[in-house]
Amino acid sequence: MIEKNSDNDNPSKVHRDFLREQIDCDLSSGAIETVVTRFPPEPNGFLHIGHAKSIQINFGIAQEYRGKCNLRFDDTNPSKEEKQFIEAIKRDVEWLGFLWNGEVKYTSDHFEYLFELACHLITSNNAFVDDSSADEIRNSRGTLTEPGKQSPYRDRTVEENLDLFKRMRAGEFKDGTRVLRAKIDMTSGNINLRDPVLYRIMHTSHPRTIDKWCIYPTYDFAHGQIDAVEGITHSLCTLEFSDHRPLYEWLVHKLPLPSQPKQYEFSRLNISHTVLSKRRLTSLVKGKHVSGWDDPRMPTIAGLRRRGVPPEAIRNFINNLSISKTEGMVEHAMLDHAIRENLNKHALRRMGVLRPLKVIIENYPQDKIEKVEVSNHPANPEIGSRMVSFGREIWIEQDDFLEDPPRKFFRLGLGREVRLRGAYLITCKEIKKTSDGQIVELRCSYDPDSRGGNAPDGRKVRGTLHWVSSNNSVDTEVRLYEPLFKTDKPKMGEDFLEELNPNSCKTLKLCKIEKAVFDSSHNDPAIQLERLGYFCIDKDSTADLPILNRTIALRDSWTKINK
RNA sequence: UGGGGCGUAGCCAAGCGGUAAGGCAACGGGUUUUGAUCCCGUGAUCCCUGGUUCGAUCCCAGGCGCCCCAGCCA
Repeated sequence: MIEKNSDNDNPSKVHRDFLREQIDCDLSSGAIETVVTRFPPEPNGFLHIGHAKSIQINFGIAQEYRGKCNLRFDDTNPSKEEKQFIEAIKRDVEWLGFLWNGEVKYTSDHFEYLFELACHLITSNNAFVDDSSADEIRNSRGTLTEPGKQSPYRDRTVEENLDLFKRMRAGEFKDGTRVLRAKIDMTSGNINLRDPVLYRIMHTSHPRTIDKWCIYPTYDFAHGQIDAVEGITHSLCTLEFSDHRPLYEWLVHKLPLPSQPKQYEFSRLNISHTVLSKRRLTSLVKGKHVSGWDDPRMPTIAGLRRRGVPPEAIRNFINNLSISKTEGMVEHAMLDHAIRENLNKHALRRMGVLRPLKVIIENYPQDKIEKVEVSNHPANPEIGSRMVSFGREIWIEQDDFLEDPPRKFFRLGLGREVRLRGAYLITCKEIKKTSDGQIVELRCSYDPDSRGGNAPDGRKVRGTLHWVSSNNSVDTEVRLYEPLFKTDKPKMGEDFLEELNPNSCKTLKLCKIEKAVFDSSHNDPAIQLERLGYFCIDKDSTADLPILNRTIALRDSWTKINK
């Protein structure tokens, strides 16, 4: 069962889903000795959190059962694939914390073998070369309710098929003029069995084999065979491949393969307020609706990483879901929870003011600067503390002051007293405004006997504010994020762009951030700015202009009460 | 009107014939020098209708609803 505090990847905490039940069964029956899985991305885009589910399942299961998991690039379609994606995918899998078995594998490593298998299929009279055009093939495939018609080229002799197929390889024919097709059943209710295409001609350079080939196998002809070559025992994929399983099995049975892998399907991950399809993510990047694949608003692994989401939080999020065949949509609040749960444990506490309001402590000596001790993590004293400099001029958050506040407002108001975290109790005496009524400065007094924030007479001070002294602040740009989409389920089709959230990224300039945030001495990059949320330093930062990303805000029941 | 898959609380789900786990969200309350964290509490005649059974979320039959498939994409 999933236990409450699923902070690690302890197998005993992973639920026994139907995949693990199947594996338990195969292991105890002796059908297999060790589990071998694979994660088979096509290098045509960046990995997203939906892939993280597949990665977690494949690598996670292998780990648990002391088996193996291969990383295999399913690179059978050079028209869409690029080297940059191969590198990005490797980096993301590693960053998520997984180690693949041996070298990285590529379907293209076996193009010669696949070619031989195709010849074998032709020789056993199970495949034929079809001269029909793509349109003709489509038109004779039939529909969901009507059977298809056999190709006029279906009854060629084995010799003719073999000759033609070799000439396809030799580059004698133009793209689209011929394909190799399996000979199965044009009347099948399963359209994948209506003489599916196995090889197509593509005079396109491949990221790895370059110009060696001008014919490429389809997914269907490659996947199961390579599973067999790699000794995959459980080929785990998403539900939309269920209809391909009969074809997968047909090929595995017809061909002389070193093993007999089996395919099992689970439902893919959907998360509210975002999109998890490579097609739509690519469209966001190409249409410049985001700054790139690693834009912090993107649900890509690279985007989450840049936003400051730790890999462990992603793993915990996935582990808290369980594997099933039900297609649903997980609320993004679940991911948020996993992120906060993890960051709350690890992030160092610091202070920073996003929308600064100047406060002058009138009874504090003009040139005095003192250091007050503030905990780095109140719930975790072993993480230590730091000395924070305090002075006569400090910044507080504009939201933390109301000229005439309601009773339940536990913050600063004219004549009210609050605590500055770790420093002193202060009382607001006077408000300075511009001629048009804008509050620009507060004049306050402090209680010299309240050092550390403790009332000398034990009086109750409900509010505690974060603050930064002007001599200890770094002007910083801070980027705040919201979900990429306004609606929980962006509509299908290209008009999903209409539902982009115009406020998904808000940039604040000249925020006043405690210097210690930019100390490079701490290993853990995650920072909690107290009362504001979790932050990390963005890669766009320069020495002159530091930039923080807000990974996620703290839960906030106050603004909720106000609504 | 073909084939495949799925229907348990707002969301994700356990359950494998013996009388509905857990997590998220929401809502109460307590603690608190982060309105955070933490703690405690609150929710379901299991898509429908029949049937089998002492007993059905679980088995059977028939409905209904949702998703996927007609790429020389994966």
